[in-house]
Amino acid sequence: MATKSVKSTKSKSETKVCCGTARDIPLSKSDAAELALVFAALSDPVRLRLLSIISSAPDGEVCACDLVTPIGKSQPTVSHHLRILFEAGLVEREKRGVWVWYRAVPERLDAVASRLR
Amino acid sequence: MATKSVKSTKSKSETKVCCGTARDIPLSKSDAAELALVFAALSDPVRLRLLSIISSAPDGEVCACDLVTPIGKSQPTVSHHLRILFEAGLVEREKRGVWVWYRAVPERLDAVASRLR
DNA sequence: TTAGCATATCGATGCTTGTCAATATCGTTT
DNA sequence: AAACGATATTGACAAGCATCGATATGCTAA
Repeated sequence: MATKSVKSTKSKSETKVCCGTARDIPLSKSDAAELALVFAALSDPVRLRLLSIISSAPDGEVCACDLVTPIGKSQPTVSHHLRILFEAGLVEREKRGVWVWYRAVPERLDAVASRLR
Repeated sequence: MATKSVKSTKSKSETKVCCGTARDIPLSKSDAAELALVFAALSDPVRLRLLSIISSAPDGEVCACDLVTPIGKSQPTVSHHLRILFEAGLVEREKRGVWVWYRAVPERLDAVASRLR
């Protein structure tokens, strides 16, 4: 255990536990586990590129069939990654006929970004 | 291949390739790989809690010796996770005598957060 | 109904990763 | 010098993951 030289600055940590600006309150184990799942979904280059392509689509949505070729992986692999992005809440999907269209969920991205301060 | 019903909205994508606001330009493979490394560092609950504890420290720094007990993992495991956070540029460390003090790197966190839009 | 295409799921495989015990490294103190 | 404590590294193992081929599901057109 290391003890700070002097500085016993009674910083009672002005954290309002409820309904206030809960600043600098360490993550609980369950919160950390939940957050880690989202970051895990973002921790793969293929998924980041998928998300990037989908986010930058002129119409805000992309057909899954248009993702396989630019990604350069097999169709099952792309489908697998899209599934992970979907389950992490980072994209939403809509089936129209034979095709499935994917859209980004910017609120989700903002929420994650704000957790990084 | 799916083709949009109508909507051939000549959106030439006002992306300035150089020196402008490079909006909605899909990530390159190398950029995606680099970003994925940072997210991988954030994709573990233990590392998120470490980062949280360090970030919320009153003095902005925490001795490694004060991290083992609250995390509840073995000392080598905690050391391993701190190493990954360090190599991702998320924390910096300073050795003082026998102890090693860890600080968060908020600029790095901001940079990552901004990549999420 | 049958054929054909888009997408998802399954099963297998090789690689990565989280974890710990044991050990090494390096200050400090006696 | 030797002993001790803090931290990092090593080696090993189990669990998880990315990937693909093969297959299943489901929609549409003939």
